[in-house]
Amino acid sequence: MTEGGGESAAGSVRAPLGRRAADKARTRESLLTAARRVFAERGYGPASVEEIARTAGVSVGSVYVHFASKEALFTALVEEQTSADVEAKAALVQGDPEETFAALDRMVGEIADSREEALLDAEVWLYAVRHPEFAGRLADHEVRLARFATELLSRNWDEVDPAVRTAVRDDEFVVAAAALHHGLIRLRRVLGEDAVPTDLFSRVLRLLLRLPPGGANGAATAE
Amino acid sequence: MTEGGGESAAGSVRAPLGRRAADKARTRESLLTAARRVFAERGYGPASVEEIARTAGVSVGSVYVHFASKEALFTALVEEQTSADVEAKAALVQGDPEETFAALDRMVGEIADSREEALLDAEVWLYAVRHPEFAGRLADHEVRLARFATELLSRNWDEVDPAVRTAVRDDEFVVAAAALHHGLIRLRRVLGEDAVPTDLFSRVLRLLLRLPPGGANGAATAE
DNA sequence: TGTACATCAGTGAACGCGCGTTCACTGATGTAC
DNA sequence: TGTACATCAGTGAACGCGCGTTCACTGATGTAC
Repeated sequence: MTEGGGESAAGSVRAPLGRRAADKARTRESLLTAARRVFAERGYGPASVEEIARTAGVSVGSVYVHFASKEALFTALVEEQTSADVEAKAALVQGDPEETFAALDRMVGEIADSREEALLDAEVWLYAVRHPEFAGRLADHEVRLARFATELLSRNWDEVDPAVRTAVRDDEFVVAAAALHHGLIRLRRVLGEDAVPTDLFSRVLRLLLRLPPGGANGAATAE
Repeated sequence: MTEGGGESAAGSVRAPLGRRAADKARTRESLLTAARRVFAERGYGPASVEEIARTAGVSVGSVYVHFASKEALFTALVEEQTSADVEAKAALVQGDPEETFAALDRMVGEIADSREEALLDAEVWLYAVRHPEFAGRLADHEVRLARFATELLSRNWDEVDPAVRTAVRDDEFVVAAAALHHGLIRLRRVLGEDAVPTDLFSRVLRLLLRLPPGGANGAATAE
């Protein structure tokens, strides 16, 4: 954290300041990365602290230097994951509409095709439903995403076909789109890539908004 | 199972035949019911055989009279659940289109609002993704449902607006609808009932198919 | 119907095992002079 | 720069505990005569 640095530099020594602090931060990152892998693969309950420590290349005791408990490690992981998620999605979606559709399709594909992300996603949802005191945080995240998407959509909402606007509100549209997103990821894992092509997401969205099918750069189908 | 019955009835004794077999079957059912509750609430890993037995009102040892292991109990449960599920959905959807839309909305609401069903759903998905040898069974189930829905849809697929038919095939439409279904259930648990009304499902479907908004009997919104 | 024996669903204490967490200890890094 | 001491990230054996599974036993139900 405290990266400041007034100190007489010592020639060959690489670390400019706080070698100990830098090492500690690196260990913490290793633990979070390992935790993501192990929690995803085994699930929260069956994941063992020993396996997480081994995957990170440290001893069990070290885990407790950084996190108060297995549960604290899990919630810290989710915290990092969700805040990174909002930023990533916001960045993806900033371009023109055609770019945005393509980016959304890529997102569906990447999450569904990454065991780790897809599993952790479901694991976090389950944990939230089972731990009401934690559910609020996931809801906040989901709400923040939805609000962001709604704002984006509402810029052009007036131009959308009136038949659509009378059937659903803009915020409802966003919820439906998010549901479709989650559902496609889930089904793609079960039914396979062929039955659930990633560009189905944008094709259905366009259909819903009564926009013409994707242009040259948008539809990035396989082959 | 074997309910046949050539036997000299014995006055006050209620059971007509196979008292022992009937008791055994009842215990098995109790165990499956308890297992559904406990697996849903705790998750497969953390669920304890002892808690399942206690919930069913029997001893731990009894579980092993009926099932070879905790895992066998779980897969038996899923097997029963999925076959019952196909039948239930098939029955719900047999009526005229208006009835069908209303029934689908009710299904979204019921599953999402039942902790047990929503949790078990996610738990089964996770188990399937983590156990490839089991994934096939869930895929079969999902495929059977999709094929059934596709068949139902294709009866009237020719009457659907051409703009829709050129954008997605009928089986792709079914996948999108199933994804929306799963996604809405998931989001309803996180965002709450108000943000995710159950009739959003049929409203979006109608919008997608370019059908007019629901009739008098269809849209069963709260209040 | 009555009696003697066989079957088997259900019991619960006992088992070996892996878990999350603790804690006395180590040694590299940081600080004071 | 050099020395003595303080700090603290990291170690790993040890702990108490709850788990899935087993098994000798019980007693109600089923069967043979």
